[in-house]
Amino acid sequence: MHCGEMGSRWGFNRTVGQMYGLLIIHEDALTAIEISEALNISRGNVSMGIKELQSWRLVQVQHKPKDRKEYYSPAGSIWEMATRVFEERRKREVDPTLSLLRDNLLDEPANQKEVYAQEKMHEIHDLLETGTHWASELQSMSPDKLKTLMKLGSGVSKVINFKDKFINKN
Amino acid sequence: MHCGEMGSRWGFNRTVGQMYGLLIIHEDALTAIEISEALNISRGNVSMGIKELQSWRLVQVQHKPKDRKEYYSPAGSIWEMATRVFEERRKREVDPTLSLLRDNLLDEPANQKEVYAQEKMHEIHDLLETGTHWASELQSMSPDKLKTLMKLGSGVSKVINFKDKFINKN
DNA sequence: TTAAACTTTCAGAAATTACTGAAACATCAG
DNA sequence: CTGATGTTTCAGTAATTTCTGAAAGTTTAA
Repeated sequence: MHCGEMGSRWGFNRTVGQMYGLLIIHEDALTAIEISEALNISRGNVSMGIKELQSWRLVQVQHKPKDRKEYYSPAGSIWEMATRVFEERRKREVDPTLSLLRDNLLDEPANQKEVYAQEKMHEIHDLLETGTHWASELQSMSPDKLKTLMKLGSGVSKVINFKDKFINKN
Repeated sequence: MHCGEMGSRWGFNRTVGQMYGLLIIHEDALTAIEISEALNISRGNVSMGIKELQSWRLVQVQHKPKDRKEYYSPAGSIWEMATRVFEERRKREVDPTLSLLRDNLLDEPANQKEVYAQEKMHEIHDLLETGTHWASELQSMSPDKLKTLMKLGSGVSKVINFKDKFINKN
């Protein structure tokens, strides 16, 4: 139920949220009918929801021998779930804006107001660019390394200072 | 217009997105009427939108001498805008889930299924916890340091290795 | 090739969310 | 106080999003 309430904040809708929550919590894979009965939603809605979750690369389909039904379960670990949601949201929330800003910055400003507007857009562009670039670099690190880094927290700045000092000495 | 289309993905609605975009792009502060005319929306809607933006701590109100009108402009730099949106979204998208998970993990599992469910919830809880903790530590760093860190990108892992080696030697 | 067992699609209904405009409320100069 | 000039609120309406269920589509065993 909570996954449903939060669903839209997380980028999908109520039933899709509930469906994913159910799949996560459930050890065995579930059929479409089981999902529709567990959540009291129509069979068609389940089909659409699965499609949506697949577009997020969050569910996988299994087949059992001697059984024509499709069995659904979450794709990947909790960690992978997080990186996928992160990545998909970047694609939907950041990338379009980034490309619009890029286009816009190619135009010549026609007057003083446009000069100011472009300055601001430039700032936003650079920020988003740096952010997404960083995010993708972090994702290319192994989860283990990332965990170390996170545990380090703001202590990271000490390590960086330290490195700088060391390099300067040589 | 783009800010409007993206509005809902960014956590607010179309007109609120447009209003904020307009304020960012515009050098001088704007009155409610100017906003409503520029975007072709009702005066009442502007009032509600401003309220919403204030709840995100994204706009500020100014007054001019000899003038009873309120003048609106973005609160803080682009950088601050980003951290505020980030923070507010965490409050709305992560915190409620975190607290629900915490409550839930206090309950004794009644059967095997609940044991499994709790395990998963535990994983999610820890991940969100680590993530939000890290985010808040990063936010406590100065923007400059953060920029250095971001520029470093995945090179960060080298620095961490370096630290480990150094510590082990002693 | 058929029919049983399942999945997908999609038009329309239901639910939710956003917007308008008029009335209520606030502030202040005279 | 009063009225001019603003802002806020909110009931009703409009727009959008989500959901249903029946029909169409798919797959496979016999």
